[in-house]
Amino acid sequence: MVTLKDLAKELNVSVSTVSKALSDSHEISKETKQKILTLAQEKQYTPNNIAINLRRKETKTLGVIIPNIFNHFYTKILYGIESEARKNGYKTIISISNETFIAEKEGLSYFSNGCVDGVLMAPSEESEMLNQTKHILELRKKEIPFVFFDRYFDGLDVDKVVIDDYDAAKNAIEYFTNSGKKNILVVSMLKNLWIGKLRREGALTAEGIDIIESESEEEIEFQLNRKLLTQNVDAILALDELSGIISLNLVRTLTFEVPKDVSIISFSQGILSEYSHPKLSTVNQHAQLIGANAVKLLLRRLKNRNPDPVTNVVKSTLEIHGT
Amino acid sequence: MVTLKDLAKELNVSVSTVSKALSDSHEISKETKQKILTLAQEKQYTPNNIAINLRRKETKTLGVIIPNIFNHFYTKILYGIESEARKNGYKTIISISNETFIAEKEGLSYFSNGCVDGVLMAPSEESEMLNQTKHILELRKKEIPFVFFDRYFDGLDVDKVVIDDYDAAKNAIEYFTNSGKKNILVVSMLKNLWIGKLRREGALTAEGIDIIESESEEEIEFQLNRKLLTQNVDAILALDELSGIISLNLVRTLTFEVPKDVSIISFSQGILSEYSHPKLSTVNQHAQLIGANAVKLLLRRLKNRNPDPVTNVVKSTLEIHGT
DNA sequence: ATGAAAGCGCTAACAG
DNA sequence: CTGTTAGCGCTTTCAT
Repeated sequence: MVTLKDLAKELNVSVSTVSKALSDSHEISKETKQKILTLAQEKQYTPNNIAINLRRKETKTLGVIIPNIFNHFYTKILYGIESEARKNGYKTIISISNETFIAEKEGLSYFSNGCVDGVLMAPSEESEMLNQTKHILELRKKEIPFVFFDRYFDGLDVDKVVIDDYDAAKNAIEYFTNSGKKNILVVSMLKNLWIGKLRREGALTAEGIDIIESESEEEIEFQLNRKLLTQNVDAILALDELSGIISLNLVRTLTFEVPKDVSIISFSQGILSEYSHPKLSTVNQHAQLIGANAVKLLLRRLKNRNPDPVTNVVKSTLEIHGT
Repeated sequence: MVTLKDLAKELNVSVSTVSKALSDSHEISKETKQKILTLAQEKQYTPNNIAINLRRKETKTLGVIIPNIFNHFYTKILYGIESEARKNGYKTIISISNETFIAEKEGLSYFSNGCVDGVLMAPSEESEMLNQTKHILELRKKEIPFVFFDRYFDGLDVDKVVIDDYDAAKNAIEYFTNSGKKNILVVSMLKNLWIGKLRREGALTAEGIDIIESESEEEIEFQLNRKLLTQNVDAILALDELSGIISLNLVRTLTFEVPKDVSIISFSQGILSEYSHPKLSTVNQHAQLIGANAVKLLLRRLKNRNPDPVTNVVKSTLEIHGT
């Protein structure tokens, strides 16, 4: 590795001269600059970021804690985060919690050791269920700025970017009733999550709506099968993508016609529904925007250490395709 | 931020004593250790990683360059990388190239500034097509260890983890012929990629195999439609997951029965094929293992700076489901 | 216009 | 057992 010192020695100048020359300081004469620049080029000098970080006490790096990298929704958010961060000269370092409290805590503790300027996170299912917030409060004690996206702890006064889950579900149901649907069934695998609760409440605002909730695919299929065979269901609102796909496949297997006999709308992360056959009608969640907005909120907090906490709501949109 | 200095001052000892005490050195007396540990706990001292990195000249961080984060295959690899890295006490920092040469180059240049100990990468489609290797050679010049996964530049003598693309395709074709299939069609959207070439060659080893290749979904659909209507096709081998899904959907739309009339096997990244209806038969690529192996190769190179370059082949397996 | 020196937070060789 | 000192690579103030 070539250092400032190396260049300085070779040219018989001081380290500070080299440093200044490379940052194009007006204090340095044109000739010296030229000489130094040329040698730097030749020797392929690149500044050591770690040393710079240590000096500046900032890393231009954002830490991201993501619960599940196999979920296309989070992947899209990650993409939004990475793009927005890069656009602002920040890098992104990720830690995957696998929906567990322990991995989340480890990731956070790693991030709090000075390697990132701030943290973006969606809490794991486990932390949410246990309502574990100690590790979050430690972050705050260390004065490391952070923002939540998608999920959050109710009661914690922090920056967050969320989806209009309640309204989105309500709107989907309204769409159904406006289309003359009478027997709407809600299907959900998000029983235990806060966002699942919000969506459910939004959906059940209307009267006489039936619901199936479970965390197991088999259970969902079993119950759905029974309902479809014994009751008149003419519309299904799936509160998550998997439920949507399962519903679609089952409905078609039972030889109902989609969307003529049964219409389906699903909350969606995109990839499964996009290539389903027929293409699922979805509540589209604009995940990328969520990521970008989260970064914006964090950078704002990085500039001005103590702005009032903000909740940014990213509106989802109803996209009617083939179901 | 609490530093060693702070603790030292408060206890009227030297910084080095504190440092040694915290690393449980035998040079320090029990009482002093106790005192220091207690205060450290109380003040919530955590070592500053950046300073440690600067001293040690290592970061315990691996850089990953991934071409496309929306591709489930790469996501799985990423998961494998992150898990294996974490298991060995390394963190993971990612940069997404979006299949462009320029983003890949930027990512690499960022990584070469001292923030990672080594780099794992799959080159972008663009770099591969342009056969751009300058940026890679610069990494090498800077003596930053790196390994390729999935894709690589032919001719570059480096560590890499790859799939047995050629054999996997050949095996799938053999499976078809052994099942009595006579009119096999190969469908591919990987026309320009090295791995696409390998798979194609593997598939076309057998006699009389027809092939459709294009990068556009529309073109694939158009040609496939024509073939299915005008020729007798009783088996389709899709060289990538998207081709597989498109084929499945089209075949069913044309009311052929799957797998009775037309059997389909697809190279797969998992998520689309898993929830397709019926479930696609796949050439499963064990992406997670690829990631883990890549990390192992890199760590080996980190320990012993100049081992001979190794090519690790991860075998794929044929998984017959409903198509 | 250039250089000397201090310091970011930490570790480690060496002295006492 | 504890402290002093030097140094990782860089920036920045203050002399010169």
